[in-house]
Amino acid sequence: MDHCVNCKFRSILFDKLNDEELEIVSENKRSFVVPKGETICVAGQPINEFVYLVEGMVKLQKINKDGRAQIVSIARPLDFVGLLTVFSNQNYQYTISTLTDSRFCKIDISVMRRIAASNGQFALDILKYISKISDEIIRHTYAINSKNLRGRIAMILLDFANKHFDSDNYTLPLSRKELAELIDMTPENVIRILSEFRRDDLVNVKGKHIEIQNRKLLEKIRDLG
Amino acid sequence: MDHCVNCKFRSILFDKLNDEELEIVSENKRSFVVPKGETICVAGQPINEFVYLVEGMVKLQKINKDGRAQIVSIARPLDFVGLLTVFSNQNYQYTISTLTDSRFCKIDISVMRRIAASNGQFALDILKYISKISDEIIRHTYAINSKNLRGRIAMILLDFANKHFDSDNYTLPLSRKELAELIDMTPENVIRILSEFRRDDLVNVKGKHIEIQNRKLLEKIRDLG
DNA sequence: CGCGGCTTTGATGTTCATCAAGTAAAGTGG
DNA sequence: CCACTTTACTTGATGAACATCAAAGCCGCG
Repeated sequence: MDHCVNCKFRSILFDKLNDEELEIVSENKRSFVVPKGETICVAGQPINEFVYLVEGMVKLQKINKDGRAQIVSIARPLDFVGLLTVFSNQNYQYTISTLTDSRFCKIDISVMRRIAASNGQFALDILKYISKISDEIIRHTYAINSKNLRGRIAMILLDFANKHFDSDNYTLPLSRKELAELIDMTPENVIRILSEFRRDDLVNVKGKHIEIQNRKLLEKIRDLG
Repeated sequence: MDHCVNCKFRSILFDKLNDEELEIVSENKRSFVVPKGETICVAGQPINEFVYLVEGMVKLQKINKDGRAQIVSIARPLDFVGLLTVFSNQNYQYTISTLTDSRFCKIDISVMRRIAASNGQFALDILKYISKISDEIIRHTYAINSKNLRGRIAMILLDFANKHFDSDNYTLPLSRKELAELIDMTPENVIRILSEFRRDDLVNVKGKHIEIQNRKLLEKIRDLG
């Protein structure tokens, strides 16, 4: 049942593996569950395993010298959490923590390397994903930085609706402070602008519950901000 | 003479190729020279070739909707210019232009793919570089954004000295406007702060010529800014 | 010579961070 | 279940950092 052959993610990354290789992965992988709010790995720690998210939601963050956290990315299943740094660095670049109860699989990194070295198609698939994830992080970072505060809030609210929840009605898995860390502003201003959006009937905000009321205008604010 | 076997870059990326594969690369590659100020490729264009810089210096930039340019990275030889997007996207993500007279080699992208697919070690080497370049771009972007304007200027002056010219005495290949695009500020403020640094005998600035006079203090401004 | 682009400096205005203080919510121990 | 503490959230007032605007000097080029 939890054999990799039946895994719904097989087609995403492990499609090019033959039966024998898949068997090696299956024998070496371990599945584990982590409750909300826990830290999976810490920036600077050595990487021994290739970890990826099967269910749930996590944040990748880095801590500044002055102690302030910055969230680099929110990852969902298929986003292959550790992927980005796994092949260039010996150590994790980012600290990864769960935002919701989550399930992971991990495989010894040397197993992955060995298979990739002997199976170029598999390596190319990994390559494709690394490039894609990197591109997206870079694009996201530049998008955030080129917008004013209102535009950032509008963007992130729409992003959650579009990419994560597929609905204009959802519950944020982030605190106001974490929202601020994700879009590079202060918690005070996150709150201020959310209140403003509520006053203007753009978004119905009740604590962490979000309901987008005027999508058109919100998109305009995102695009013009 | 211009056979890839003798290329000084062979050991960087093409080290894992066997003689036959190297011969294929050598037969398919073309070397070409581009003068300063020319554009190599434009964001959005389809990628047909794997291009890398042999000599010179280039900038990777993207253009905002509102027409403002942002420089994502300055690349030197060994930085494998197009690498980042080549394997995830059909189209270039960034516009690449020469900052100095430059020499490139290009190879049909399908040749690269074919060799990578059959040579996992080679694919892993590419993987390693993509990860490294991505990490550096992300790190650089976050470093810039977490600093005040003085800190950004100090950082970029030191970066050029350390990474690009290996000397505290060099000539910038960028205009004030391009400097501004690289570290996300206005040309006016770039100039203002450079003038300030000159007044304080931190840096001797004469047009594009830079001479770092007080490295210790400059590093302090970078690290505390 | 004169035009246009790059550079420089000063004056002004806006955006946003910081500070402060108060309210709600959530966890803790009796 | 209730006092208590702590943490998250919210709003307003202030100030600093930075962008924008304006104008002048410089330089290369036709």
